[in-house]
Amino acid sequence: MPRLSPAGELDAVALETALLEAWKSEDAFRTSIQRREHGAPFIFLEGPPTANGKPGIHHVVARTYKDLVCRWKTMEGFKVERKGGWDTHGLPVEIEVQKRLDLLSNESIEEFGMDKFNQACRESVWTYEAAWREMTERMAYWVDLDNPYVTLHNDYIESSWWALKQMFDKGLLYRGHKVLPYCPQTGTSYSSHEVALGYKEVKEPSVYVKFKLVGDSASILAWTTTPWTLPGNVGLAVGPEVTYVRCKVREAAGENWQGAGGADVGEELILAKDLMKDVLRHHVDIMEEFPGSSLVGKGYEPLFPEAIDAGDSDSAWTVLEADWVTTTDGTGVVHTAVMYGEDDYNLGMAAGLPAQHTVNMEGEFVAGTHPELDGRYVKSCDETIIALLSSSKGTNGTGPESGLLYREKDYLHDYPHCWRTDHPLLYYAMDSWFVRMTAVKEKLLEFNDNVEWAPDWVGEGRFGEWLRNVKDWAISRERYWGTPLPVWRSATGEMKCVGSIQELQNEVAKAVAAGIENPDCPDDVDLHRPVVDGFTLISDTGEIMHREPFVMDCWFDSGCAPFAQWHHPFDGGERFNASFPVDYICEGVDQTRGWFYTLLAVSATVFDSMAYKRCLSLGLILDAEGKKMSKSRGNIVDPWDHFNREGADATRWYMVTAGAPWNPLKFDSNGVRETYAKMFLTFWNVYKFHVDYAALDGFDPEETDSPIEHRPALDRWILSKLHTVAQDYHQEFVNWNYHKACRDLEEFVVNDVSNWYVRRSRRRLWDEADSDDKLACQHTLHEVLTLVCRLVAPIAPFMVDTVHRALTGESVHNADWPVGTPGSLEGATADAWDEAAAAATATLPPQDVHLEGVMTLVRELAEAGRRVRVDAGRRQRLPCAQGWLVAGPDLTPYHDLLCEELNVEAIRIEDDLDRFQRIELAPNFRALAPKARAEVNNVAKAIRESEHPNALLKDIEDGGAEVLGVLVERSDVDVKRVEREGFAAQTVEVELDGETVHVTLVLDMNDSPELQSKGMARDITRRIQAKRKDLNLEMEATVSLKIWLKEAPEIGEADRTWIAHETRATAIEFHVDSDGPEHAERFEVDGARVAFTVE
RNA sequence: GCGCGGGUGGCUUAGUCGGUUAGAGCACCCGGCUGAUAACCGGGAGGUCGCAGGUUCAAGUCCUGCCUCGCGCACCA
Repeated sequence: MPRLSPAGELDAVALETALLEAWKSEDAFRTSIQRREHGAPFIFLEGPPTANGKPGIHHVVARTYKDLVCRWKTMEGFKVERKGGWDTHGLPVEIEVQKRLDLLSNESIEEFGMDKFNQACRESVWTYEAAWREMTERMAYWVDLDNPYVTLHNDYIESSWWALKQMFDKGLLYRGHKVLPYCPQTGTSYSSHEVALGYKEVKEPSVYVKFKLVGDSASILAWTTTPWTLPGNVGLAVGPEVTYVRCKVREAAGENWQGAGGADVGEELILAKDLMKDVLRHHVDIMEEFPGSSLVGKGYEPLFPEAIDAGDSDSAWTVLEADWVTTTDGTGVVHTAVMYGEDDYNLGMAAGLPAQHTVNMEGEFVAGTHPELDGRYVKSCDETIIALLSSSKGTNGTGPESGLLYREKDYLHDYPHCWRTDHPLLYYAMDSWFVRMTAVKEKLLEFNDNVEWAPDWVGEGRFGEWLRNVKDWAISRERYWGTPLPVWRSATGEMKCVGSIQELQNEVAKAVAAGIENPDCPDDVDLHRPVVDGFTLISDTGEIMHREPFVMDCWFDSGCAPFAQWHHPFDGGERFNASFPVDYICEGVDQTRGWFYTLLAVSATVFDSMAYKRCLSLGLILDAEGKKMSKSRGNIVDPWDHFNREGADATRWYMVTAGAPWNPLKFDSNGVRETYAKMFLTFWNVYKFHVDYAALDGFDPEETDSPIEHRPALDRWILSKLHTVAQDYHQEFVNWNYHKACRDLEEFVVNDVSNWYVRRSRRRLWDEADSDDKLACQHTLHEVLTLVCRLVAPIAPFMVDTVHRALTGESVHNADWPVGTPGSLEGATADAWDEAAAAATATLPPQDVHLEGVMTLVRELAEAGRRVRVDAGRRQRLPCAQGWLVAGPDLTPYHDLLCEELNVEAIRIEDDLDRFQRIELAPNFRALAPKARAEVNNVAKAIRESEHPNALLKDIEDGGAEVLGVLVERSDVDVKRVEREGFAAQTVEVELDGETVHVTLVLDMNDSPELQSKGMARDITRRIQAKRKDLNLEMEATVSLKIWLKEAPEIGEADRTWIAHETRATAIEFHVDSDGPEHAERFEVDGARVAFTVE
C-alpha cells in the first residue's frame, strides 16, 4: 500500500474527473464485476431510455437509485451485471422526424418514401446518445453502454417476433375490430397507457336530441357530447329497470332559454323520470310512467336518413336495452352510433345493428352523409349539425315543427387528446391487433402479489387496480417506424405468424417455389418496413398472403427486454434462463402503466411467469417550487450545473437524502450546495486531518498494531458507534429507506466523527513523540474512515474511492460490504439474506452499547457546562476551580476530558444528592389514566405541583399514596431529578442501559488569582494563535512574543511558560502596566487590556 | 367523480402503540468557542401541525366531512 501523504485542499470536480480517468484506464467497472465472478447472481434490468431526448436531472435521479443498489449488491458479494439498453422505436421518434422533414400526414410520408423516412428515424434515434453517455459516465452510473440492447437491432426484433409467435400459437394474439381512441392526424390508434398521457379539459357543445317514434306522437330524448356521432346513430339504448315518463309540454319556455332548440306546446317527450328536472326547460304534464323494457323494440325515424344504409338489419333505428344505462347524467337514453363508442359497438354487434362508418380515417364525414357535412372534419361540424337539427322539422323534413334539437348545453369535461399532436382523439372502430390480456388476468394478479414493491402501495394499490381492470392490449399501430407485426394474412383470413428470420426465409422460399415473386431474404434482412412488406407469402391452401401492415406498440418492445436483450431463444437460451425473472428494476412511478406493466404482460403471456421480483418505483422530480419539471415551463435543472460545481457525489447524495425514493423530490439547488458543504467537505477534512498527521509521523497501518481493547474509551466509543450506525444503515437499505440510512450516516460523520472524535483527538496527534495513544488514534481514524468509505460508496462513489485508495491502496468499489458479503458464499441467492453468512463475513469493529450511552452523557455534560456559564455570565476561558457531578454512573475515566471541555481545574463527585438536586414528579399517563379515568388531569396536576415531592414519593414507594381518591403507585409516576435553584448548575437526562439517568453538573463560580492568571493566559494564547493563522505561519514555525498588560490580573510563571509552549514562542517578554506600542495588536477581556506583537 | 400519496415555523423535513413541553437542518438575531472546515457550541425569535366536526381523561397521530397539491383511473352515452 502507498505511504500516506497529505491530502491538500478539496476540489471536488477535479477529484471526480481525475477518478473518471482512472476508472477508465483500469476498466474499473468490469473489474468490479469480475471480482464477483463466483458470487451469486443479482439480476438487474435496465429500463431503456430513448436517446432522442436530452437527458435531464430526473434521469440522474433514476440512474442513481439503479446504480446504488447494483453497487451495494456487488459489495455484498453478488455478481451484478448491468447491460445498458436503448428504446429506439415508436411514435415519438416518428413525430420528431415528421416535424423536421415537414411531413404532416401518412400520405406525405409515403410520398416521401417509407424507406427514406425510416432511415431518418433510425438516425434520429441517436441524436442525444453522446449526451446520454456523457451524463451517465459523469454521474458514475456503472452500466455497460458498449454492449447495450437496442430495440431496432435485428436480434432484438427477432426475439420480439418469437414472443409474438408464442402468443399467436397460444391464441392470445388476435385480430379484432374494436373501438379505439384514434388520432386522424397521426393516423393511428392508441393503447390505454398512451391515451392516459393526453387528457385535457375542454368545453364542448352537448345536445339533447328528439328521436321521433314511428307510429307514435312522442319523441325520445337522448343526449350526446359528440354531435359528430349523430349521423351514425342507428339505435337508442334504455335501461330495462329504469323508470321513464311520457310527458307533454304545457306551455312555451321562458325568456331565459339559451341556445338553439326547443319544443312546441303539446309536444310529447320521453325520458328517464329521475332526469326530468335536469333536462327539461318546459313545464310539462306527466302522462305516463313505465319501465325501460316497455320501450324496447319501438322504431324511430333516423336523424340523417341518407347516412346509413340499414341493409338487412331489422334492428336499425329501434330502441334497445342495455343494463349499463344509468341516470347519472343525460336523459337515461343513450344514443348509439355503432362505430364510435365501445359500448355502442358491443351493443350494435349483439343487436345486429348495421356497422357502417360515417367518418373516414382522416376524421372527415364520408360522402353521402349529408350534403352539408360530406368531406368535412367532424370536430368542426358541431355548429352545422346543431343548425341542421334545430331547423324546422329537422334534417329529414318529417320531424316536429320545433326541429329535432331540444337543447344545447356547453359541457365541460376531460377528453383524451393525442399526446403528440394535441388533437382530440376520436373513438373509432377499426381493425387492430390485440393481446388477450383478459385471459391471463388472474395470473397477472397472482404474479404481482409476489413482487416486492417499494413502496408497497404502488403494487397493491395503483398497479393492482390497473390489473384488476385489465383490458386486451391493442398492440398494433398504423405506423412506419417500429417492430413490424410478423403476421401475413390472405384475403380469406388465413394467417401465418412468423417467429424468426429462418422461418421467414423458409416461407419466402415456399412462396417463390409456388411461383410468387419475392425479393431476396438474406440472413441479415432488415426486419423493418418497407422491406418486410415486400415479402408475399403463400398460405397452406395456396392463397396469397400479405403482411398485416402494422408495427407494434413500442411499449411491446421494451416489455420484451428480459429475453430480447440476450437474443433469446436464438442464442441457446442459457443467459436468459440464468437471469429470469430479474431481481431488481427501478423506474419512475409513471412507468406503472408503461414498462412495469408491459414487462409483466409479456412475461405472463409468453413465459407464464413474473418478470421482476423487486420493483422500486420512484417519485416524480419537481422544481424547488414543487412544479413539475417540463421543457415548456423552462424549469428543467441541468445536471451539469451541479456536476461542474459541487460534483456528482454531492448531487447524488443530496437526491437520496432529500426524501423517500418514492416521494416527489423537490429539487433544490441550495440543497446540493448544503450537502457538499456539510457531508463532503466535513468528510474530506476528517480525512485530511488523519493523513496530514499520518504523513508527518510516517504512520503505517499495516506495520503497526493497536489492539482495540487497549485503546482509550474515546476510540472504542467511535468504533462502537460506527458498528451501530453501519448495521442501522444496512437495515434501512434493506427496507428501501436509503434516505434514512444516509441522513443517519451523515449525522454520524459530521457530529460524532468530526465534531466530537476529531475535535477531542486533535491534541493527541499534535504530540510529536510516538505513543500508544497517538497510535491508537491513528488506527481508529484509519478504520473509521475506511469503513465509512465503504458505506458511502454505493451512493456517492467518487470521493470515498479517492480516500479509500489513499488509505488502503485499493478501490472502494472492489471492497466488501462491512455488514457482510453473503452473496459470495456457495449456494447463496439474491432472494434470501443469510444472517449467519453475513455475520461471519462482517468486518465491523466491536460494539459496546454501554460505552455509547456513557459517551452520550459525557457530551451532554460538556454542553451543559456551556449553558451554565452563559447563565452565570462567566466567560469560557476563565477556568472554574471545580465542578461537581451529582448522581449518574462513574465517569472517572472521563474526568480529564470533562475538565478540558468544561474548563474546570477538578471534577468532584457529590454523593449528597439533595445538596444540588431536588425531585420532580411527573404523572405516567399510560398507567395512571385507566385508574383515574376522568380525574386523571386533576390527579396529574396534584402530582406535578406537590409541595413536598420527596414526601409524596416516599409514600408512593411505601405502598402507594392517595391523591384525590386515586391510589398512586410507583409505576404511575416518573421521577425526575433536576438541579436546585440558586446554583450554577444544569441537569441532563440520558438513556443508559435501558434506564433514564439524571445527572447534574454544578460549577464553582469562586475566583482566585491563580484562576484569573490561567484565564488570562488562555485568552492571550487564543489571540496569538489567531494571529499566527493570519500570518499564515507553518505549524512548526517559531515566533518571539512581546506582551503588554494593563489593569489585568497578574500572570504566573507557569502560565507564562504555557503561553510560550502553546504558541511555539522561543522568546517571550511581559510588560506590566503598559499599553504597549502603537503597532501592537490589542484586545480587552473582562476589563483587562492586552497588547501583543508576534514576530 | 373514484383511488393512492401529501399538507407540520420563511424553506426542507422528523414525529414509534394516541400520553400532555411537536424535534431537527437551512436562513435570521444575540452570545460563545476555534491552529477547526463554507466548521462548531449555547441562547433567541418564528408553529391555529390544511379547515371543521367527532371519539377520548388525552389527538400532529384515530374517525367523518370539506379544502388544497401531486399522481393514477374513468370520464362515459
